[in-house]
Amino acid sequence: MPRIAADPDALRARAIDEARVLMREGGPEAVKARVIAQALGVSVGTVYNLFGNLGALVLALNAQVYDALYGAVTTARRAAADEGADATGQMLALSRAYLHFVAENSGLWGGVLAHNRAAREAPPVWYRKKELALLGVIDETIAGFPGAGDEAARTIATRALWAAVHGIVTISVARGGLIAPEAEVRAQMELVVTSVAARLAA
Amino acid sequence: MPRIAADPDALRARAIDEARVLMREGGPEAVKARVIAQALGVSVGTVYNLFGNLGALVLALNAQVYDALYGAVTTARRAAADEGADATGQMLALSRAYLHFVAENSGLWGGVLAHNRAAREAPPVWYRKKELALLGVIDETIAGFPGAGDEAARTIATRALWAAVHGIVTISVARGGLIAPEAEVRAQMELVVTSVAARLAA
DNA sequence: GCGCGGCACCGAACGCTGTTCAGCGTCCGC
DNA sequence: GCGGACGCTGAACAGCGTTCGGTGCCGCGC
Repeated sequence: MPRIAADPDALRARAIDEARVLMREGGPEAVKARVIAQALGVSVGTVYNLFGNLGALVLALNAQVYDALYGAVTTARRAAADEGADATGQMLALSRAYLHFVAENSGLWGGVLAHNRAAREAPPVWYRKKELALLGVIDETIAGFPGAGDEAARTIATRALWAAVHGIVTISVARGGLIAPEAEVRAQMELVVTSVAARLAA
Repeated sequence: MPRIAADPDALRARAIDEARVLMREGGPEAVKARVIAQALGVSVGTVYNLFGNLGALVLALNAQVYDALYGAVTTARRAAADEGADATGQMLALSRAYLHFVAENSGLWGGVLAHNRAAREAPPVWYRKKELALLGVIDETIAGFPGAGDEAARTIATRALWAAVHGIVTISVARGGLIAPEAEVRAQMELVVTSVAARLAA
């Protein structure tokens, strides 16, 4: 008896929701076509009618994760700015928001990283834009650093600072959540961010 | 006709060699039991007699990668020290060696990271020791930083610096090798390392 | 009211994976 | 010379992503 779906978009959304639960609880290898189909009350083939292949479903899920992280990071920065924080303070707030997000959603974020790493070909443009949007926030924040004049120097600083914060967060988080005490991780971020900021100001 | 193997250890070594080739060329998911067995001129079951499961084979390979990286990093640091480089210079030499190693062995290093991330349970002690040995080198190097007095502060600096360099390297390298120009990546590392070093000296 | 084209869905089947294990051939100690 | 034990074999199993011919329903034209 076909025609179950009220709306293919609604079904797609439910599929992504289910994938999110599986990703959170069991990591990337727990996201299985048959499990999702059963959760939707639908057959395997339908999942493939909706997404083409499982990778596309995961990509759609990861896009939502990017959006959520982008939102968390931008609101944290804006809040800091509204409280009168300088560029360094905003960068710290942003980093802490990133850490907090990853700690709360370690499974989802791990899924994003694992999928990006395992990708055999370049991701679609709309997906890459979400990555670049994230980097753009860092770029804007660093632009506020005093003495961050040179264009090339700022690009290097942006990437270096993003990569450094990313590395600190990534190492501190495993499948289950935070490994190290959050205070220590914050201290690491603060050391790197303020050190680089001081260097740029000099 | 059994008794083909001259020596089980020799066969194990050949299996790891084959796994290394596969990992280098096709990433983690290319390391398959049947392919390795065929390359050794042996049946699938024999591979399982040798290693128990495929994860153990990958772990043995990854251990060799750790050893190689440890060697590259320590010799780079020693060479810099012999040339009279200070702690910062040694740290930079170490970081560059890390970057160079990962650029030259991006597939192997990606395999290590992917396996560590996907691991369902804690790795064996002998494996973890290799990770800690790597961190130990950083620790020794940072211990030479002027003004790095406080024990707790030095621990934080060590982890922060390692994570930052790790993040910079990881982001700059994909399956195929370096994404960004090596000069730019070096500039990023230099910015972070010297900034943190200056901070510790203050 | 009726028929029919087309679409959404189904689910068995395919090829691939890691892993197991009963069987068997060979080697070594007696 | 003989027998137990060890090591290798490869067919078989469960589970994975993916495919595709079949099936029934929906809505449009008459």
